[in-house]
Amino acid sequence: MLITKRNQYALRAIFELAKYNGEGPQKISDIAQAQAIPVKFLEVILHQLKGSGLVKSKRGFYGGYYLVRQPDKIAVGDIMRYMERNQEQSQCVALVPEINCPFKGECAFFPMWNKVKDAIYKVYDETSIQDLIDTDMKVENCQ
Amino acid sequence: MLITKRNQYALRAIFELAKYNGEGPQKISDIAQAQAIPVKFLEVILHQLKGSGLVKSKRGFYGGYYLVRQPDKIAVGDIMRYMERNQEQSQCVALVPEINCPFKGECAFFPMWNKVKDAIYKVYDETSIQDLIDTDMKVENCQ
DNA sequence: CGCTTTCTCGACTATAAGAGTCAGGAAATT
DNA sequence: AATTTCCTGACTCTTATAGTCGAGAAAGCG
Repeated sequence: MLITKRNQYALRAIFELAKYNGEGPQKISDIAQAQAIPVKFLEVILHQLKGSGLVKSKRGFYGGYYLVRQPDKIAVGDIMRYMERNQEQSQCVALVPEINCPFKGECAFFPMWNKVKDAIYKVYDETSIQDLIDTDMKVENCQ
Repeated sequence: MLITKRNQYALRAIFELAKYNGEGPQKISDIAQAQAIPVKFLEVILHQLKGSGLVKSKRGFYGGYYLVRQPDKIAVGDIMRYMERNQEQSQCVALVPEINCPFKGECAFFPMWNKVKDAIYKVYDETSIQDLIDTDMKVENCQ
């Protein structure tokens, strides 16, 4: 699988927060239900996302999560980069960690893998959360 | 991980075949050694690759595998497409199989995933095995 | 204040895809 | 006939990812 469930859920969670941006904090359980994500798993993910500075949280009765920036100022790339940051400890372009690479990164494929990574992130960086919401509207209207 | 070991090995195997293209069949064991691939695993992979029409094999003493086309007529995309063909049974762009998708593919992210996939395959299709060999030369000369 | 609601957080278990192996068989070549 | 190589299905092993558990702490409510 190209993208982990964890990263997909992170994306969907922020997408959901963006939908109701400005209406106060949203509960984890609501987001989980809306996006079909296991609640306990989402707790972990949203907590992790706080480290990115993209979201903040509030405890208690009217608690929940909310966005720090406006949806049009958040790129999918911001989220993905943050989520993948731990995974890619000097990885060969989202591939083999250099430690495990029998060719120590000095291989003929390296430049291509880099191009692939750049191409992926170009798409991610050109897509804002607001764009996704706009797409969502269109999709729903077509039905 | 973005690309499976299996697919990487497939790519490396064909790369290795291309290096000695025209010099008769190459043994699995030699390819395995050159590219640091477990022999038995490579047997499986090369056999699978025969289905793509990119390689053929010959048994017996001077047996082994060889390329059907010239390295400059083989794109990385040809290999990847063939290798991923089984994996992507109506997948959401290298992602969730639609069967498992809670939104039945009617989601806001779909167009983006498609762009990502296209971007990846654009790079793959623009890279021929011959290109990789040329890169390989350069890398080695720099050392 | 005490109660409920919500996030917090470390430690844990489960699952499934992928990686790799085994053992015997079948075709070429010498 | 003997050797070398690919052929092939069925098997096991491993690891990353997915997901869970349970107790705790802040925030508001009445």
